[in-house]
Amino acid sequence: MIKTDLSLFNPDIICDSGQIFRMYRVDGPGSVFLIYSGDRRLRVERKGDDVYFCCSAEEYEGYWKHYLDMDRDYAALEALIDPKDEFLVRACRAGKGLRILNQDLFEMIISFIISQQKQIPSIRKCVGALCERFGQKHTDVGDEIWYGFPTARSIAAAGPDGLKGLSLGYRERYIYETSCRFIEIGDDLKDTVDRKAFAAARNILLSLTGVGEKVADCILLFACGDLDSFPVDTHIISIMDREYGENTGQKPSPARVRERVREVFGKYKGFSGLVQQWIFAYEISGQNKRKD
DNA sequence: CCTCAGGACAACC
DNA sequence: GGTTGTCCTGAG
Repeated sequence: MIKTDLSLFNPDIICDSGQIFRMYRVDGPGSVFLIYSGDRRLRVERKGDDVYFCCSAEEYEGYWKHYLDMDRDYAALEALIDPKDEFLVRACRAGKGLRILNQDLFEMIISFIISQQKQIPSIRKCVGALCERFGQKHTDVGDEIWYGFPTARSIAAAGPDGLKGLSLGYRERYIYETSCRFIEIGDDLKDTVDRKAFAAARNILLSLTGVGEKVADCILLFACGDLDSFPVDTHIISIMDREYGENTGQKPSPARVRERVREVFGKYKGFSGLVQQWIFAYEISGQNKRKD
C-alpha cells in the first residue's frame, strides 16, 4: 500500500477528466477505483482525505509512480497561473488533485480513435468490448475475470471484419488499418517519443488512418509525456468562445480558435496541456456554470 | 422526425 | 489554406 492524499491525487476528478477510459468506480462514488493499463491493474482507495494505491513498493516504483505522474510537482505549476485569469483560477482550484497520466501509447491511439464523435460513456463501452474480444484474459484465483488491452497484432490478426459487432461504426476501418500500421512503425514511433521529438512524433501520428490533429494531440499529452500538447475539441472551442471570445457574434473558424488558444495560453510554455485539462475537466464537470 | 456527440477525410474553391 | 458534406451509432 502506498499512501498519498487528495490534494496530490484525486481519483474522482481523474476518473471524470476524460483522459482515461478504463478507470472504474467499484464501490459507489468516492471510495474504491480500479485503473487498468495494458495488462496491469491498480486498486485505488480513498478514505477521507487519504488515498491509497494498493500495490507493492516494487510495482509502484517500477510502473505506477510514473504512470500516475507522481514524480511531478503540480503545486509549482499551479503557482505560475495568471491570477487575473478568473476562469482558469476557478478551474485550477476545482481541479486540485488532477494529474496527467502517462498511459500506454497504443492504448491511447486506439482509445482516442474510438472517441471521435462519441460521448464518454459510449467510449468506455466500446473500449471495454474491444478488450473483451481481443485482450488477454486474466483469471486470478478468487477474483473476477478481467481483460487487458489488446495488442496491435491481436487486432490485426482478426482481419478487416474482425471488429464487427462492437458498435464502432466507421471507426472499424480506422482501428484495423492503424493496428496493421502500428506493427510496422510502432517501434520507430516509440523511439521518436523517447527522444522527445514531439513534432516528428505528431507527424507520424497524423499519418495514421483516423488520427487527425485533435486525436494526435490527445495521444501526445496522455501517452507521450508532451505536457505542452493542447488538444482543441468542441468543449475547448466552446470555452474559448464563451470565456475568451471576441464577441463577434458568429462562430470563429477552427484555425482562429487555435490561434486564440496560443494567444491566451501560449504563456504557459511547457505545461499548456495541463492547463487544457484543468479547463476541460472543469467544463465537463458542470461546475463552470457560475452560481452568482 | 431531428440534432448532436471530445473528428477525420475527401472533395471542392 | 479554408470550407462543406459524409461517415456509424446511440442518446435526447
